[in-house]
Amino acid sequence: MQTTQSLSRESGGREAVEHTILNAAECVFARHGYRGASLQAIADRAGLPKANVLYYMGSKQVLYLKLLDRMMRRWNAVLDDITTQSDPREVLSDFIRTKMMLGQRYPDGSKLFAAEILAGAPFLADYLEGELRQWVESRVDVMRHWIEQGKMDSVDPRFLIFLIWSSTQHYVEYGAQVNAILGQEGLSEQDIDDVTAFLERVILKGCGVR
Amino acid sequence: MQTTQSLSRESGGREAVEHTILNAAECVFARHGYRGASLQAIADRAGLPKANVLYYMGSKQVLYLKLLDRMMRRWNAVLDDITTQSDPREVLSDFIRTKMMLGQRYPDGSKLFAAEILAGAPFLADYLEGELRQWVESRVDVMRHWIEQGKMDSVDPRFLIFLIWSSTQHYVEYGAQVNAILGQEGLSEQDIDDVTAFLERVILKGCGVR
DNA sequence: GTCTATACACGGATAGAC
DNA sequence: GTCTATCCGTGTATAGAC
Repeated sequence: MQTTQSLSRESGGREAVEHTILNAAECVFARHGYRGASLQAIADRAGLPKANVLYYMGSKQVLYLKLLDRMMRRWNAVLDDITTQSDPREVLSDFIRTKMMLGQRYPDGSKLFAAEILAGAPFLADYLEGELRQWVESRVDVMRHWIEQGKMDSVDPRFLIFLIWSSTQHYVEYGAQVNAILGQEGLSEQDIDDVTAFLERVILKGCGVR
Repeated sequence: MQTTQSLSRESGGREAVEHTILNAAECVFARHGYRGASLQAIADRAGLPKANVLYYMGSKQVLYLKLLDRMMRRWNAVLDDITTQSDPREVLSDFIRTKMMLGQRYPDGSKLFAAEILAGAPFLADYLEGELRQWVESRVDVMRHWIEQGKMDSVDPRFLIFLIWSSTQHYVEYGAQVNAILGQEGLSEQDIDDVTAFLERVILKGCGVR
């Protein structure tokens, strides 16, 4: 990877700049979607001239795809192994907590993903129909086992997954609405804990998880 | 209102044209948000030259505000009277079903609303902090009564409202993802009924509604 | 590597012919 | 009322000075 040149000096070299640009872009794409975002807005937020953004990223589309990919990798890094042997209560609790944590940790990435889906998922169609669908199917199988074993009520596992996704995502994606209604600017750690506890309690009880 | 001219001929006159434009615009704004939407795309979808859109609507912003207003009015026309006397089970069931129905009936309007919130609600801040917040507070009071009377578990009513909003909205806003995962193109009437039944069951049971 | 200047298409909006 | 032509700003992307 081109060790040729001086990547010393400055505040960390190329990688630091790329990181700055990616974060700025994530924020702008999150609010305005792919078409609504402008390179000028991204450059301004990154504190760079517009041309530098293109120099480092190649094009608007490549930049956008990099961000989608980064978000998918964050996602995959966390949402893993559920096995048939696992305790449903523990697994589902963990699922809810992890999803909530991801939203809090990467609010812009989560919103970016939401905007992409809202637009009809033009860049993510393959991911949704392939990787994600398979992920869901494997979890569905596990939950079906749980149901057969009487460990939870007979509910459609796909709907349960959608319920967990939507109810946790809401506090990121609809943050503006949540803040307006709760009358505050952003949720505290305590608020997040309260919401998480509420969701765990209601969803587990609602599905009759023992 | 200018009864002067011939608004005969053609397919219904001015109102019909306005309706066509509004629906086309709703679709484009829903997918791409305020900035990402172009008048050209709206005009194309409506089957009109770009200038006509502006002739009827005045400006992009006015058009957008008309759409937000139309969606708020649809909303208000339906989500009304819950009283302390009402049966919680019936009221919450009705709430879930109505919200689900609104999403199915006005998918573009619902997505448009979602995109506006995602963008930070620049045009809806007043509505959220005023009208909507008051609406929520009044329902919260009712639910607190129910809790005091032992009609349901002691859960935070605000979180319950968010849960109903998010879980129903998901099937509209994340329609692309839901379709990809369920492996079909759009949900059937039966699917919607199934989802609604699932949500009613899980949420009511989860909150211990008697 | 970084920035200014610029090419060229598309954005919203308006003028004016019909 | 309807459409074409056009204004002018902004959009992405590139050329080329430093």
